Amino acid sequence: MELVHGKPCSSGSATPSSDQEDMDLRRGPWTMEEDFMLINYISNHGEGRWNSLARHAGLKRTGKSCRLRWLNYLRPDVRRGNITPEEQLLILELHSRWGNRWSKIAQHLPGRTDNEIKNYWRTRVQKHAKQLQCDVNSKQFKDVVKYIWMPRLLERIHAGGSSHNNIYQYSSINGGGGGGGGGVLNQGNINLSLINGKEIEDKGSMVMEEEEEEKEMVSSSSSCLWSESLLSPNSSGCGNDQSVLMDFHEVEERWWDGTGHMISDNLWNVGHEF
DNA sequence: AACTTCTCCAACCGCAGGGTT
DNA sequence: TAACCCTGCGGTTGGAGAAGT
Repeated sequence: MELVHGKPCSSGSATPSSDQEDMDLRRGPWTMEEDFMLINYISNHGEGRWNSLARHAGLKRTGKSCRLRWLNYLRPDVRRGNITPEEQLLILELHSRWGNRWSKIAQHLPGRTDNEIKNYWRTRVQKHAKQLQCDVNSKQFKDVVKYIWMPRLLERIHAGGSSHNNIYQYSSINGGGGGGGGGVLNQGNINLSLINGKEIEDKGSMVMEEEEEEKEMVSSSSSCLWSESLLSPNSSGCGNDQSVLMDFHEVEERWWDGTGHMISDNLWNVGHEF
C-alpha cells in the first residue's frame, strides 16, 4: 500500500523546504514501527507539542496525525471492544443532552474516545433510525430512544446484562429500595456512576445480546410507533445540566401497561451525577 | 468460487479558538 | 494587534473484512 503522499492542497505554503517536508509526510494507516516510535518517544518524553514531537520522534507524520493516533489508539487507557449496555445508556442520555458533542460525551466514558462514540452513533444509532425510516434527529426517533431503547437497556442492566464487566455501580440516591451494595437497580431514583474502566471480555455474547436487542427494539417500536397518546406533551425528560432525571414512571403507566408491553413491575426513575 | 453489497472504524480534513510572537 | 502556530473538535471518507447472492 502506498503510504506516502503529497499534501493535496497546501494553501499559502511557505518555503520550498517546507513543501519538501510536506511531500515526505506519510498518511494512511500506521505501521507497527511508527506506533513503536511514537509510544517510545512519549514514554520517554511525555506528550507535548505534537508538531515538534512528530519531528523529534523521527516520524514523518503531522503532529495532528500523531495526536490522533495516540489519543484514539495507543494510549494505555484506551478501552477496546464492544460498547456495553451501560455505556450505550450513557451515550444515548448524554447525546440527548448535548447533541453531537462527542468529546464532551467521551469525558464521561473513561477509556472511550470521541471518535469511537461518534462511530458508534453513526453505525448503530443511525442504523436504528434508518430501520425505523425516520431521521435520527427527529422527535419520533428521540422518543423511541427515550421510551423504548433506554428502558430496554436499563432492563438488560437490571437483568444482569452488565455482568460482563464491573465498570458501573448502581446505588440508590433517593432512599428508594436501597439494596445495599452496588449492582442493584431498584425502585426510586438510581444513581448510575462510573467507578473505573475494565477490559471487556466475552465479546461473543455481547454481540449476540446487542443483535437481539436491536431486533427487539425495532419490532417493538414499530408495533406501537408514533402513538401520540403515549407521549407526554411535556415529556422533555431531560432536566438541567447538573443532574438529569429521566422519569419513566409516567411512560410505564401510559405506555407499557396500556399496550400490553409491560416490561417491569418497577417504577424506574433513573438519574446520574457526574 | 467469484462477485457485489454492507458494515465498521481508523484516519483524514476543514474549521474554530486560544496562545505566542 | 495582526500574523502565525498549535490544538481540539466534529464531519467525512475510504479501506478491510463480513455477509449476502
